[in-house]
Amino acid sequence: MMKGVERLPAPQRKPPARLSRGTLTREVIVEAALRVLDGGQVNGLTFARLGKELGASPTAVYRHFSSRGDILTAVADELIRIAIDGYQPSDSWQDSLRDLAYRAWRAFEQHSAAAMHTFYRVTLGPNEIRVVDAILEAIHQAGWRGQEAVFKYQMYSNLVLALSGRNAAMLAAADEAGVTPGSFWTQEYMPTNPAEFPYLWEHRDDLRLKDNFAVYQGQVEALLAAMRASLPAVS
Amino acid sequence: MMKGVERLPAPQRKPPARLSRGTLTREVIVEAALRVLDGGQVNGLTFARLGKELGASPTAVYRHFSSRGDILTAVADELIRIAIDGYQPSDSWQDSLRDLAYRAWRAFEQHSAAAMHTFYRVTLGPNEIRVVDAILEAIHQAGWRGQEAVFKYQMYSNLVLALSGRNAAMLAAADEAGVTPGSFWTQEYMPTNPAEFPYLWEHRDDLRLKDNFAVYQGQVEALLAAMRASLPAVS
DNA sequence: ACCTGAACACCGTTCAAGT
DNA sequence: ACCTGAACACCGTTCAAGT
Repeated sequence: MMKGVERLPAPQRKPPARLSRGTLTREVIVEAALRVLDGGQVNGLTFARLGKELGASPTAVYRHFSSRGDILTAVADELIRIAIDGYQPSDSWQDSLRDLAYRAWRAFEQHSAAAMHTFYRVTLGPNEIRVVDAILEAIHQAGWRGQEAVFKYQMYSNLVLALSGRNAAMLAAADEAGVTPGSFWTQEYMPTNPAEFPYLWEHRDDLRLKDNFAVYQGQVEALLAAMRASLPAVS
Repeated sequence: MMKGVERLPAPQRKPPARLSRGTLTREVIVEAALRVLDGGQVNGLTFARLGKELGASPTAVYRHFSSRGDILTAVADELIRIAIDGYQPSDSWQDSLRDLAYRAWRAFEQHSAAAMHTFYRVTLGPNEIRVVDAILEAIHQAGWRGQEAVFKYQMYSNLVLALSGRNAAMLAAADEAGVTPGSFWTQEYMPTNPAEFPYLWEHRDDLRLKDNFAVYQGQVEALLAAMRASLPAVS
């Protein structure tokens, strides 16, 4: 305690280094929040962790966001940016919609905790505006106009966000529990009388096999087929 | 302070009334948890509130559930029970799947906060078993068998849970913010240069009109149409 | 065997004080 | 104008103590 050794090389111990003026911005905070959410804990986005990630006092963030929910809404828009970064519309409206659908799936899967907390939010942010315009462009290209176009837009975007979002939520939750996502549907599921649930019993083995992306592809194709079937007559 | 009036009618002030032995069960706790979640706060399910709702010490619940997440998984199964209560399979497999799809939508909408926290959970509970068997029954009735039947099952149940769940999450979040769910998509959304986002600009008025259930119906019908189109040949 | 109460580490948010 | 630190009410979970 009194050896004084600590004083020898005068180790330039900086005081906690108060952050200089402009270092904290909404962009910097959102990126840090995304890193924290990617850190593995489903509910890992706390002000304490965010402050540490930024090298700032936890409460400094309140100068730029009004609440935790406000941060998450900005993260939602950032996630859209990641998803559509580099997107180019195709000559085929269907390929455009496929591309956007798979981009959402992949971005949500890569940032599953962030997606879980944001996929039901309307961000009103610049990237949401961009992707809404891009989807409407494809739908316009297919031939729909007015309310009919908006209805198709809603069916499509709603489907993509809901399916990609739930997949992300399941991944994030399984991650937290340290469980392989497909490891439900094992025997535990089947301790019952075979005669009581005959259909479950019949498919007890196949229920384990899951390729969630293949299922998603099937769902997207089902919607596209229905859209093709109700295409407006070419004028 | 010293008036002593309080003592006059000897008001039978019971001591906090320690709960008698068997009053707390998993069923009683799950029902109380659902009431708390229906109470209006999106993240309202706390042990403190749950204890108050039960008239018990908050920590008593730990004798019956291992964690907050464990309670929510049980709530998920209860929500399935509410959804399928009274379900009878139809002669038409498509009507059976429509019925189950709308039941999920309504149950999730009526218990939106509960649905928001549970719709991505695998419960392995008795009611999940029941509904999986019911869906497989309809798919069996349509003619699918084996892995193909399971793939259709996954497309269907996944779609229903994701769409009903995201709708519930949006309702619960809007509820919390005191916002009418459709009140996004107003002018705030459009402060931009019309030329930059032409399709968004063209549909700026229609984007406000939303009938989420009509959209859901369209999505369910799209999947059913795709299923009809890939029906196995009758042997 | 089941319920209670105190305790612990943590969390979102507010606000007066620093620079 | 922006960041910090102390403070407040709350939260999930543990565990020794009651009955």
